[in-house]
Amino acid sequence: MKDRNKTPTMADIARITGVSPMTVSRAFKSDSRISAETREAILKAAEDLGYVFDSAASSLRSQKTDFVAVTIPSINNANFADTVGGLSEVLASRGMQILLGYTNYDMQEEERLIEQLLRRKPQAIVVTGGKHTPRARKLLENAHIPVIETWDVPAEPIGHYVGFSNALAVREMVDHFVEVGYRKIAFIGGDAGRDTRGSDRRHGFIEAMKAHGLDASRLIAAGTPPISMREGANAMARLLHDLPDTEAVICVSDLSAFGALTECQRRGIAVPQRIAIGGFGDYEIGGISVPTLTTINARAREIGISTGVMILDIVDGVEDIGHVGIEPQLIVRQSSL
Amino acid sequence: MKDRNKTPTMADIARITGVSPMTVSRAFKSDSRISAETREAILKAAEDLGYVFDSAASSLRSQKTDFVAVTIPSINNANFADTVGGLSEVLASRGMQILLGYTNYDMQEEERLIEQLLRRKPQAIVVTGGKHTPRARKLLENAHIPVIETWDVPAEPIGHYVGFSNALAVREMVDHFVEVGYRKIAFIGGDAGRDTRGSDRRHGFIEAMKAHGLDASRLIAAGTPPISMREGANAMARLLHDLPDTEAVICVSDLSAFGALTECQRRGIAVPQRIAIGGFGDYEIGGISVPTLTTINARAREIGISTGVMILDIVDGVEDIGHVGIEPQLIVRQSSL
DNA sequence: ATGAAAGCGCTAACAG
DNA sequence: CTGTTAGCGCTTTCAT
Repeated sequence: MKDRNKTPTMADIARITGVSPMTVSRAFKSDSRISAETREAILKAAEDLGYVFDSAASSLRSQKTDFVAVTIPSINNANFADTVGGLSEVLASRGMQILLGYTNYDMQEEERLIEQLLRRKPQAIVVTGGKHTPRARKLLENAHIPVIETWDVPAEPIGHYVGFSNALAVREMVDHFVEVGYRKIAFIGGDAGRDTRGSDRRHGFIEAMKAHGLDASRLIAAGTPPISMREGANAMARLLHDLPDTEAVICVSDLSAFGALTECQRRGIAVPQRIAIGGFGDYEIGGISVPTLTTINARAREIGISTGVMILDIVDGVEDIGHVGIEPQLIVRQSSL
Repeated sequence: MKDRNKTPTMADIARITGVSPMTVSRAFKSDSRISAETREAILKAAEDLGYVFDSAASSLRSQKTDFVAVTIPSINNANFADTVGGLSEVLASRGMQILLGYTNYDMQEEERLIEQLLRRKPQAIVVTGGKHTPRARKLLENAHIPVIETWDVPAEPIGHYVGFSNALAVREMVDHFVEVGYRKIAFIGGDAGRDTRGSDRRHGFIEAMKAHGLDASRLIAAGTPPISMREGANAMARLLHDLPDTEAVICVSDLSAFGALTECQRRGIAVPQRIAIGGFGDYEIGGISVPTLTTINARAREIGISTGVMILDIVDGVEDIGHVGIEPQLIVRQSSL
């Protein structure tokens, strides 16, 4: 196989097989009416030449791409990975690709990312959360493609959304703790203002405590979201020092909850006997730690699947359902009993 | 702002501002010599129209894209996330984007993914590991772009590589265990044949044990890679049952090592007094678990940064260094002392 | 079942 | 500092 100085195009294949470029183009699509022998000859020539389809040219002409843009806060998070996995699987059934970007939990970065992604003219764009910079909002509104916000119930949805109220989900957990008999309950979360899901969870905690007539002021700010295991541990140390009569603590995620648990282990503090712990997200660690962690399963994969189905429905012109409500599920485990 | 039925193009901006399309094009590049007022007028018109740059058209014409294709086994893995993070940061300094795909630890899936990614004509392609299907190899060889294999020292590199020998890294850990005094050492890993880094680690374990004149047959296959915490726990249960005199166990990753640790905790087996544990990857959990886990830091972020620098060097035509060897670092912690 | 012509939106190359 | 011309590789549209 000689290395010609140009990368081969459909025209090259056409020349070799003695057909028109149009026939070559059709041969690569499954639906066309091309004779079996012609197609075979074309595919063989393509293989021999080391031909690679040029999707830029294809989408420029057809004004249609095969991908969906997705922004998530982090590429290293089991919850968002599950959402992307579910979405990816649904879209793959139609040959659509995901164009993934991560915002690092930063709305400015999200704005930059959205602008970049829209330049590729995706069929739809999926973002995490329902809060964005004003310019990001405008970009999304002007994009003239379906916009799906996830992992939240936006105050003012841009278009569609697939999610749940983080505040209400935490309320469920507070209700559980109160029902079991805990009263002096604390919350470990991130510094306010950056991770909006975490902020919503903290607000949900405060509201729920007030609804029970309980003191909602036991709040520990553990650092810039997302809160790491280490930050969870440090926050627990602070909590045990500052508010030693605390009976239970709800953490913004299972990762920080596990960190808090390890701090108790290092100090010989029994969980849940001396202090109960709750997390959020149903990460693998909460199901296997000793003790196991009470948590909330946010149905991350279901969010992705529903989002994918929604996108396909919109593309197909099926009746527009607008949004999908997700029901997070409280999972009671050893750390709160 | 009226919604014209066509999305605006540079030609529209040119018409409105009374310049040629070429001037508009130049105004969007920073390096060009366009008068400040002209540029300002153009940018304002673009903003008003809600113009979005069309990168498909741009890259078709210039035969140049601004992205680098990257395949990683999983989007939910702190090690690979760190590599992508480091790479992304270096590339961003030159306005290059990452086109990310995940293979789910499957070489067939990797092949499909590579084909998809190459259609977008990336400037370079970065893959994880040094083993691929024959067709994937051929696709990479024929792509005529820089190919960088990472996280491995390939037997036959396709082009460049940035990585380390997983086998040698595990040998370091075996040496440590032997030095501390352990002799009956087991290995918990995945079923053979899928995750090549895991296989290499198992081989490294066997070689190292033999080199010390020790029995290298205490091998537990914990399931299809990647091995979860749960599978690590199950494997530890099996190990304790089948080979109860085992003194230490090296796990293919920190996650499985942590799972193994929890199994010991549930059974009241003291770590490291009754059995020592080692992991791999220096995940956050190993630094905070009780006890903390001995592990190997594979310098994931450094792999990404070196890969990025290598790509920029190649693009700039700087002298070609071919490959970068990474030195993983043994981190001795409580679980092996 | 196949072909010819045209053009998607942008920018390289060359002019001035 | 700005404009003109042409064309990247593919697919739409209309023919046959």
